[in-house]
Amino acid sequence: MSKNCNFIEKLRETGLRPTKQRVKICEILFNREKTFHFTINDLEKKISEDLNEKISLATIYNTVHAFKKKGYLKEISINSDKSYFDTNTSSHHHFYDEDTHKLIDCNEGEIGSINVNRNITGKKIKSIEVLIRVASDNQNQK
Amino acid sequence: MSKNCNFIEKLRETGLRPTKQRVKICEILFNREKTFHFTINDLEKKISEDLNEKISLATIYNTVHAFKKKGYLKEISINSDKSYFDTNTSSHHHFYDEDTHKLIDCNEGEIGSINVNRNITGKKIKSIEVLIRVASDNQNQK
DNA sequence: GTGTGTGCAAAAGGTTTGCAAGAAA
DNA sequence: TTTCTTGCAAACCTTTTGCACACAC
Repeated sequence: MSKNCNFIEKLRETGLRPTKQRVKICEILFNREKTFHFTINDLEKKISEDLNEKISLATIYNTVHAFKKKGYLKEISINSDKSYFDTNTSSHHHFYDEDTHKLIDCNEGEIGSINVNRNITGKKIKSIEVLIRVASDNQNQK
Repeated sequence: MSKNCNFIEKLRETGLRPTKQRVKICEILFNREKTFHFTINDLEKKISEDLNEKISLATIYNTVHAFKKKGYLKEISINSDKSYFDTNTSSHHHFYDEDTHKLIDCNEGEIGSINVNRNITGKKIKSIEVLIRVASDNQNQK
């Protein structure tokens, strides 16, 4: 979903009713220059900072899952603590800063293409995800 | 930790008291030909199948974390549902079968080496993890 | 009016914690 | 005897669910 678009139209086009909550979440997620990496908790905080009224947690989960299903968001596997989402839905990889727990997008060319020399019989590759964990130089390995 | 070794000695060497529970878990995890990929739940089931007595869940968590800390196990990020562990602690990548929820090790050479053309200032690369999600050919994308 | 979406609270599922009892050193 | 480990139950945190009410069409 591109920025500065008419979210009401966009939502309707993909079969999602443009409710107040969904439009508001769209604005927070997609009205920005850079990619947004977030957990549900991050998003909840952002919503209550930006808005006077609050949006129920259940609705936030519903909306994020609906957006993921429609392809507006991508989920990223980092650990089993919580789910991370990414507003950049193009195929790309990530650095994960273990000190700050923040994600950094890899731009194209920063990671060479991945050669997979193996087939799993009867299975098709759905995605290839690369996660590069980084941490402060002068810190012991976790 | 290699298979068929004296677990009591090995544990002691790394500063872990060789309790009955830890030795038993070692036997289940490391006395095998192939790599073992498991969740805590898998391990718990395996323990209660193999043993007459049971080992408390808290102890299983304790032990798995202790083993991970000592480098006997590796944790693999797949999703936020639960943690997956791997008895193969060498640097390698994985296929994840979305139909069966099973992991498959990539052998050396099956995935070309990963070129990272970017530095994060003040940060050092701790690990590079590649996860290839696969699913049945004739199944809709999840 | 009909079908969806929202919000609350409760429940679920995986994981962690506190603490008393037990085992290893 | 001292220190570490175990086991249980309770607590925790993220996520999901059930249901009544409200909103979009």
